[in-house]
Amino acid sequence: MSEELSERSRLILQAIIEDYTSTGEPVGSRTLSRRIGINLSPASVRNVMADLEDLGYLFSPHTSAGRIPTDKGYRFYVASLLQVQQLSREVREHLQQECNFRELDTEGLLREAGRILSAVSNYTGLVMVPRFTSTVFRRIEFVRLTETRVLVVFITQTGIVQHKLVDVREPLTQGELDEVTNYLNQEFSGLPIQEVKNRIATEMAREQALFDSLQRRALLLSSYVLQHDLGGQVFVEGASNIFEQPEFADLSTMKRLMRTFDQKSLLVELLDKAQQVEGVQILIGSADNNSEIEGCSLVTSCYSSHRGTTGILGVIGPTRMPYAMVIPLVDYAASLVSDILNSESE
Amino acid sequence: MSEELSERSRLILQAIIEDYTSTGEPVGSRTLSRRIGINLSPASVRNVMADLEDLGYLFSPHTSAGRIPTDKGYRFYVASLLQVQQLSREVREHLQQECNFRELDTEGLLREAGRILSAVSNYTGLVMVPRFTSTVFRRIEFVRLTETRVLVVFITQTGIVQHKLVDVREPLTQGELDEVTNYLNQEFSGLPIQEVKNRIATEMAREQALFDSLQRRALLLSSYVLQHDLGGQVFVEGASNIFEQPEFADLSTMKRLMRTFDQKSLLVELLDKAQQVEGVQILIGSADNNSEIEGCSLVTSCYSSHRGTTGILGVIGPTRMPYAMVIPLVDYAASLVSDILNSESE
DNA sequence: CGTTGGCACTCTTCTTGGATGAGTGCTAAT
DNA sequence: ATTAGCACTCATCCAAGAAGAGTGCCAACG
Repeated sequence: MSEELSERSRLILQAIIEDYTSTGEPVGSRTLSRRIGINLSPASVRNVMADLEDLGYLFSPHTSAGRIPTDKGYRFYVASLLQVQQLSREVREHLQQECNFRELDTEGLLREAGRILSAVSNYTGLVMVPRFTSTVFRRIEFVRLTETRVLVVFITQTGIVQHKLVDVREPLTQGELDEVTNYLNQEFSGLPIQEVKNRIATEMAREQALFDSLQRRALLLSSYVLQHDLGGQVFVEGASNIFEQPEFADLSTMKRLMRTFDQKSLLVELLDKAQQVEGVQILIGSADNNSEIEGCSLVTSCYSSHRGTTGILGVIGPTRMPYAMVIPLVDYAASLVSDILNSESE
Repeated sequence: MSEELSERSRLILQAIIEDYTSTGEPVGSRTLSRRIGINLSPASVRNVMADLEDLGYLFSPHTSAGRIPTDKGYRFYVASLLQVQQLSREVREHLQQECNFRELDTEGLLREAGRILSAVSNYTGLVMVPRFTSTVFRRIEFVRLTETRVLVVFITQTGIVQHKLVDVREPLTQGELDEVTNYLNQEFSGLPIQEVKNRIATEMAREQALFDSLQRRALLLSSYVLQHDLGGQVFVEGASNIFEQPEFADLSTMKRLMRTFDQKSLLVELLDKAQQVEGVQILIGSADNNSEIEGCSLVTSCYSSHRGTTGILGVIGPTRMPYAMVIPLVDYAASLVSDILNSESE
């Protein structure tokens, strides 16, 4: 199928999308022909619209309603028609002002970023904590809770704290654990987790002989701990904002969405996928078979520190979304978070 | 006003509430008179109902509908009429089975408890992490992120990890921080936070002379950190469950509720208040002027370890709730969590 | 040949009015 | 004290009609 759209078709598609974006109502031919920049009679507009409908960019909910863009229409719009604006001065200032990040630890910073994204966009903010494997090891700490249960606390270079409980076979004293702690911190601090894993593997191979040495137990313990990726934590901020959207007024849609927010696993999956790509990533509608987020779009961007740590943040809202405003917002938020992460660590 | 209800009135009020709880529909006189245990004609029932309405225990949404219990009606029911059942064997077993808590750290345990409460009750689970001031100090750790920014990590006796970023005036090396860490851990480990605060205060008074000693700086730093209560974190699990309730089908109600869940501050306030009381606490309707949770009830119970740490967990759902089932559920969950906390630490 | 005015047609939405039924409150009889 | 009977109220349901928006198509126009 020829994806070549005439100049006129493009103009009209764009006009429809922008109109629909601001009103939420199906757009009719009369409305469009009155629009400045389009000097065509309603009848001509109708012809073009019929073509666009045939091509799958538009559809009409019923015979006597106007047209609504399809997901495909939106994708084309975002890819080819949309002109991303600069972030308006007022939003920018609003952000600067809202951001009293200074007092927050990294987790708080990420949460706050989500909160602000949601407040400014009026949609729901999503932030995923960096996958553990993409981070740099700063410090590890073992705290003995009971004879066989040890609490392991990690701290990454960027100040993210994560923890986990481990069952150890043989009892360890806190003193022994402290030795382990010291050993690991001296040995591995400042290395990327991936690197740490590698070193542990080689060390363990080498230390095969020292069957029960403390060092060996330290390595065992930490390799066990590191093998599970701790990341993938997602903060969902401002879920209730979505209620304001008329397209979600319907109860069953709401239910579906909230359930998705509750479970988070689908979000993690989507964000993980989006994280593969650099720059602002836009996922429109249920691209694959995720009927759970039908009618929704996801605008995301990765944030990262210069040490390689990367996470992702963004906004989820109805597909009918002012992308020209949301895209630079998400972009800006990501760079803001990146900057702060960089300035905070080291 | 005489709060003496005749035996008959009590019987009828109870029948109305139980009927309404299971159907969600206003209860009429005919329905009631057919109910076993009530051998009265509809007309007699109507007389009693009219009295109960005058007393404020019932109301009718309109002339030709049946009666619905008011908040006052529910409160009376819960206080005087309700017979709490034992937790049914199947629910009990279901719980036992769901609880693979062993692998979870304390935070995970609390979250999981909320998730289970929500899954079993079909309402929304709430869990508040113990207020920091009610916990026992286990360990503290200082990690230098930049020259003046230090990440402080606390671990309580029950394995709760909390952290916070601190701006220090004068730069400290990691080595110095380690000394501080050691000093504090040796000195204070195992003491209740309140006790730690007191000791720090007296120590500081004593060390007035040693103006710039490391010890003094350690004390300063930790007193600064301890002065803010870190607790009050609330986990809301299964928010979407509430959507299933017919009484919340209305959009604006949903919006209000979700907003409350989003913000959490009101929840913290309510839970804090409920935490004053021992045992299962039931808050019905907007007792005070919290119109945000109009139509909702909160069933909570404190959990605690024998070291004094206490937090609170419970369920929030519509006032029309099978209290006879929810109350023992919450009670049981609280005792389960308490037991695990006790067995895990020390 | 592209563009446009005209017109019949479709389909939603809103309103109206009547029928139905559940439930009440009151009164008089038991 | 209890109950049967009855008039009354009010929400809900359904059908029919009017209004309005927008389309698709055709014929005319430049």
